[in-house]
Amino acid sequence: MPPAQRHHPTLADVAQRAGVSASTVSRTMRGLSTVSPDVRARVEQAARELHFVVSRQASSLVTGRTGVVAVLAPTLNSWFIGSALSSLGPVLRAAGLDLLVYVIPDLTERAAFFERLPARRNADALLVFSFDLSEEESARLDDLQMPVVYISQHAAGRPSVYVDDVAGARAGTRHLLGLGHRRIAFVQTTGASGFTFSSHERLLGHRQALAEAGVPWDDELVVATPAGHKRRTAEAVGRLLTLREPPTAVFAEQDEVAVSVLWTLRRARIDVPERISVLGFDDHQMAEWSDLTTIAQSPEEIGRAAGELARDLINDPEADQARHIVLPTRLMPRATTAPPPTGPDHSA
Amino acid sequence: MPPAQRHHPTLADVAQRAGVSASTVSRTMRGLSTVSPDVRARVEQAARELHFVVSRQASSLVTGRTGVVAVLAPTLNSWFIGSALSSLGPVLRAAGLDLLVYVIPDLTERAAFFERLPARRNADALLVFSFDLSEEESARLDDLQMPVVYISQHAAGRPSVYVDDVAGARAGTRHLLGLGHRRIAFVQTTGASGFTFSSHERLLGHRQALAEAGVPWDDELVVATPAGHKRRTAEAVGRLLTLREPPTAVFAEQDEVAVSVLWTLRRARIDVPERISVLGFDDHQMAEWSDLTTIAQSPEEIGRAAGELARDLINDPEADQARHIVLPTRLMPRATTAPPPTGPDHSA
DNA sequence: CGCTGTCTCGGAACCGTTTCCGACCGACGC
DNA sequence: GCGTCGGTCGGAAACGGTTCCGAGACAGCG
Repeated sequence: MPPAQRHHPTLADVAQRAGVSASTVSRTMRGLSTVSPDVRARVEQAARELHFVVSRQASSLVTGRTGVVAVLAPTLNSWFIGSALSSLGPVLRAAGLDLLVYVIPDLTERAAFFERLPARRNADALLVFSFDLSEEESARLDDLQMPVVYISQHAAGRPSVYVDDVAGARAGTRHLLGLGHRRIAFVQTTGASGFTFSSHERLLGHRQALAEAGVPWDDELVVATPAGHKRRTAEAVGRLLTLREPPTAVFAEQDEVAVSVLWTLRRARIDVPERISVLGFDDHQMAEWSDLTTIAQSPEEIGRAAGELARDLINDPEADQARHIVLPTRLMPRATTAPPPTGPDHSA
Repeated sequence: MPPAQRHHPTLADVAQRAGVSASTVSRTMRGLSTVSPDVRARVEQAARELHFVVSRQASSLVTGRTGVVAVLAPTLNSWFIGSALSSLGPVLRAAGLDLLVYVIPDLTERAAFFERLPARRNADALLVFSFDLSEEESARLDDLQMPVVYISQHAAGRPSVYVDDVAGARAGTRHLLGLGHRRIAFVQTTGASGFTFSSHERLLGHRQALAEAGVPWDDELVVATPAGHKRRTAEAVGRLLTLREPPTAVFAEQDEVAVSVLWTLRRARIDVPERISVLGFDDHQMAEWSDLTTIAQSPEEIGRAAGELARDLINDPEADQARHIVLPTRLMPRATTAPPPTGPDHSA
């Protein structure tokens, strides 16, 4: 009995069936031009018949390239990361690269990852979706001997892809100013490890727009709440509404918080946008469902750009290792922003 | 000058530094007991100093195991898939397995995948998240020489993990019946390729519960709409509301549709749950935000179960290759279901 | 007709790890 | 004190590809 079928066919099997040498099969499979048309046809025929596919591990052993791009992400259950990865996949696939995911949900796993750095020899590039890496952790990644691309995080001197948060927030605040608002609240989002970089940038853009319009700054109009925490969000909104001069518009740093603000206001029977306008940032799926005006960023574009950047860095190690790709944002006007109420107006 | 540092350290480098042979380093790294304590300490010390990690590709070449579990998914931008993968990751990681993702968004990519089956030699197991595989495609996966685990899809004679959709839907309809409803509409979800398996099962559970309660079946109360399509959903709801005997409750096969139904009703100024109750299925994030009563399934549990099943099938090829893991659902009572209005009641 | 050059192809070394086998050593029983 | 045996370790052969080098065929050229 032939025990040959128990395992996958190898180069040698194809070579034998096609009546050529293993080297020729190898050349054929990689599409090198130094093989004559008829031999190529014979080899491809044999490979097809045997359902032959090259073993990545064997070829990577000698080429030194794994054909794998690793992704570091805190979770996959995230609108942003999911969308980015979904568009990243086909880009890598077209470049013959596979997508390996390291899910690092908690600090324990995270410590273990950075301790051993298992990606070290098992990928050609690393994409980092953890938005709050410390400088020390980044330094660990630096001696990884492979390109590391940061997404939505500015890493000094390292390649990264992100949207222009400052310009986006500035455009958002300008939109509200243009509608006539002067008392504009800003709701920050606090994560497990404090504010993220985007958080700072978006607040900065907001301040810039106010300054440009000559609207005086008021610390009381800035509050913070964790994402997805209804009670805390309600408290923050309550704080804003009980100000001596309450805001006529609320700019939330993230759509998830903006939607939470919407719910709080609806529950309090405060009409949006008649009495208060609400503006978000991200263009989360929920934003469309809630008809929320927001500043859109495209995780699909970010994913695509990151994939292409990784591909280029792999193919050309001499490429600029510190390239930054900054993507634009776009105002998505929907139903939650309007001119402020024309009631008693205290503006000088 | 020593060019040794240009590439990653190898077993031999560690061996030399520790003054032992490569075999001994290999044994040490794999935790085999046939190495004496002091030698083990020396080797581990050397490995740590050199930041050595074993090359998966080299070891898999000889062991025949890749240490990789591949996942086939139509997208990653999905609440269900994202959650399942997020909990699947740590399970695999604990078993020393890496997670490789094939994102197959469209039919072109799908055809290409099934044509070449690139996972063939490059993974130890495959997890399938595509909920609408044809029998022909499943057959292709059968000759993949590795365990294939189907998620949320019953594949005859093949290992799979899914929730008990029939029981879940039955419990849901019973809940509505218990509240006093007798006219209960059912909203099916149509996907790109028609109804999924879950779709049939959930409708079946609904019918069973009605039959058990002796409530007569009415075809007019079953409508279908694509997920995420506001207009079509509104039309379907409109069709229900204009029936001669309109329903007092709507059971939507998926939360996404249920939420869409909620929006349509709110827009039409129809109070929920006072005039109409709405029940969903899945316990999507949105369900909590919308305070939607629903039948909960846990993608985290499904992911975990699938990961463990894959791990077991890899470690023990003699294991039952057709094991089915059926997970329970749970009724999540929230604010969108209540007894039917006590107005003119035509019930005999 | 011989020499040179190009186009194809085969042979063999090599990538880094695992595994088999055998060698060595000390302890143990008789 | 000698043979045996368990416990450790080193040497070498794989695993399945890629790449370098050289061989052979054949055309072109003088």
